[in-house]
Amino acid sequence: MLSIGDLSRRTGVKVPTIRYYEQMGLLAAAERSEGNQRRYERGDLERLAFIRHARDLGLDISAIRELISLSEHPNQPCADADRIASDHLKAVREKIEKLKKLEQELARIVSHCDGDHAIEDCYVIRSLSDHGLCDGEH
Amino acid sequence: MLSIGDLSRRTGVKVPTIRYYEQMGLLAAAERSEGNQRRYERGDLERLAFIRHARDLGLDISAIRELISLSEHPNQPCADADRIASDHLKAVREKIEKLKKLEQELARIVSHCDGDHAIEDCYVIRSLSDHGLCDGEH
DNA sequence: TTAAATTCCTCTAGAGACTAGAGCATTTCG
DNA sequence: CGAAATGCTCTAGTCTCTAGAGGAATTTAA
Repeated sequence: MLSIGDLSRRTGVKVPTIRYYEQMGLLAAAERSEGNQRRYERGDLERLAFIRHARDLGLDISAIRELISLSEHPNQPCADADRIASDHLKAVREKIEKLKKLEQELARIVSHCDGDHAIEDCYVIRSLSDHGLCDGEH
Repeated sequence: MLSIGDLSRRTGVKVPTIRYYEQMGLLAAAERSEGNQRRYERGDLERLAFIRHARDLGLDISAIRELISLSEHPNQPCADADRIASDHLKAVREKIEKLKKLEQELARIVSHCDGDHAIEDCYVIRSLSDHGLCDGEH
């Protein structure tokens, strides 16, 4: 049986975060010691690793909750799990596209500024003041 | 003189957001009508456009506050403004890199799943359960 | 065995950038 | 003038944690 601190050390998930996941219903409420402290076993460790992994991939809590619930029905088809992952992939790709546009605009603005002008001539400031100096439609 | 609703319509910034920017010190506290309602003039409109533009580029409130304060000293050199924009550009690029790694991992996971297996064989679920199936170090 | 050190508990609040709603006041328009 | 629209302040909610207070349990060292 592991204490919450043990679990934290083994997974790299901070103690308050573990309690938070329990509160959010991702981890089942742990057994308690006589003194009311949480006690975990191997299964909890695996599930926490699952959660951590999914979070690292950027999935949000509700998506993870859904995946966990799916994984508890091993005989169902996995179309739903596929959809969750695919949707997320799509969202990630969209975010990348947005950030690339941003990057271009920022790079353009910065490239006009050598840090050597007075503020009143600064391209950074002027670009922000005057949308007309922009390329795209952000 | 514009009401807060007028200002909102002209800039596309929602009314509560305008009040929020005032509270955050980005917009100076507006003049008030006899009945205590905010009244704006052209200068406020320009500043709000500046703020909106900077937010669209992803700059956070404190960076914008700094840029505004810089823009009020037109004779200072613009190195600081340049640094703010450059730092942000760097952060955007880093975020893009992270998301690209994520995208690859997700794409790999999804590509192994045709949505047609049982959950217990689902590559999406298995990947999350077993970090060993991963490519990179996320 | 007992004292000290560490870990644990719950609860509340804060981060960032808004958004929504309650309950009431002002302004505008017909 | 009266109704509708807009405005005001204040509080609380979003999301995923993180930090801290104040106190209890557990572990380690003397």
